[in-house]
Amino acid sequence: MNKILVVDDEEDLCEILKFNLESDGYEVDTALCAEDALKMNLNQYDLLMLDVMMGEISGYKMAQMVKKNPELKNTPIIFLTAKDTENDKIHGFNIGADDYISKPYSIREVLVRVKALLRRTKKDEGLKNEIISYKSLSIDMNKKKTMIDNVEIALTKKEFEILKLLLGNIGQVFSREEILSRIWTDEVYVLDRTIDVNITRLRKKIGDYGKNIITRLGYGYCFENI
Amino acid sequence: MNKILVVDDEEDLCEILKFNLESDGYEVDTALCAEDALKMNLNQYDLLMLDVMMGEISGYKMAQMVKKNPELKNTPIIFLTAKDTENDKIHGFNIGADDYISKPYSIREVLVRVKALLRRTKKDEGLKNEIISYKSLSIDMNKKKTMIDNVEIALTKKEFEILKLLLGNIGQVFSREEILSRIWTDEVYVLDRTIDVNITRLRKKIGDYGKNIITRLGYGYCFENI
DNA sequence: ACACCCTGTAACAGTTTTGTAATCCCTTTG
DNA sequence: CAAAGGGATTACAAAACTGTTACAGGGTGT
Repeated sequence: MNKILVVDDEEDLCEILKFNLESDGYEVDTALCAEDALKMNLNQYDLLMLDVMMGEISGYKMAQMVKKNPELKNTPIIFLTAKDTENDKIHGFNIGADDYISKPYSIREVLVRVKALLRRTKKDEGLKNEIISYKSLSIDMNKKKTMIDNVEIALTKKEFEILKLLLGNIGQVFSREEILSRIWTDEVYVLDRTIDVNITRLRKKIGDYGKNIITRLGYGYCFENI
Repeated sequence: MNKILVVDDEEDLCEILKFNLESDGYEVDTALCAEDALKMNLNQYDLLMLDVMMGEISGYKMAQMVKKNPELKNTPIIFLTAKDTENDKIHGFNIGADDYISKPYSIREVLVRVKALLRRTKKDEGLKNEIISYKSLSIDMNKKKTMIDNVEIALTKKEFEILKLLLGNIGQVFSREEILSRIWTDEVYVLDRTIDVNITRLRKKIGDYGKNIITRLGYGYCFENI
């Protein structure tokens, strides 16, 4: 099931899009301004549809912010806009828009474009040829492998995802709640304590680097450069 | 270097596109009608740009013919057209267009779209017209044959496609979902577990090399150098 | 119509991963 | 210093995933 976030300050429009996209089988959330949207866990979405003209933060601005986050930079974006000049289109593409739909648009066209875009970006998942590393510890997103001194360390999926999150944001503290919302799917409810257990397991497996995963009492965990 | 084929009956337009695309670093061939284009070796191109309105065979018609050829069905297509109604856009997308540019268009917009599209579809590069091999196992894309120690192994189509995907990206992990979206057509809905069964069959047929197809629990499958 | 191949589905068994609960340990705070 | 609030560990059980086999439907060629 693909999840889509629609951000538009016209509530009616949000509802129309939500209704139509949902009847086409997508799961849709909406936000009325970029500020609200940025507070959400954007990581859960497979596609963002942003209105260009809205509130304090424009769709372009929001897209720029989103693209800076390594966790999100591959999330496709479709801009919705009344502006239809060439310059705007160029601008949208340059900051990473994957498509561009001008109002007034037909719902059918939107549905077709959304479908086409999701089909394309699904395939691209394997293109994120990224390797994050810290000293002799490195993780390869493509191969889903973890290496220490060029020796593979077998991590389970949850362990890998946690390490990826922490290592991709060195120094940043993640609360248990945040880790849960990023790595566990929405439908699953698990205890906070589950994180502890997974952290324990992860620390044990990565040997000395386990010491880099710091517990911030009362806050959560982070990977620190020590 | 990306190769592009432009098919348009307006010679001037062909030349303008060719000139601009070439100065942007692409290699460009042109054809003035679909009939000519279809006689060429289309396999060499990374992108087809088709005018909708031309000669006997329209761009749509040509696209349909191209998409039927399994060797070419992943080649992205951009339609060029003066028609700008909603129905046309829908039509284009349904038969596999990856983008759609209406005349009169600006060159800049074309360049941006071409770039964006090629970036998205680049993954398949290097897989065309080739023989991929790993030790004494090799597959020939043209002949659709699989050889082990110079002896042919009979694989079914699905088995062959899966092996081609995995072998062409050694080390990379492919989720079931990704394998489905790459090898099965969009309209067909099959279970994830179908992949498992096909993997089992494939492993059995390729003997010892079956051990190279590794299951990454929770992620999918990959072909590893062991 | 028959036989054969390809392919998807269902069912069951075997593994691995993951969550929970219980217990122990450490740190902070009054 | 002692109590209280987290956090770390461990073992166990539940859940999730995968491998394999058998079977059925669709298609093709004879």
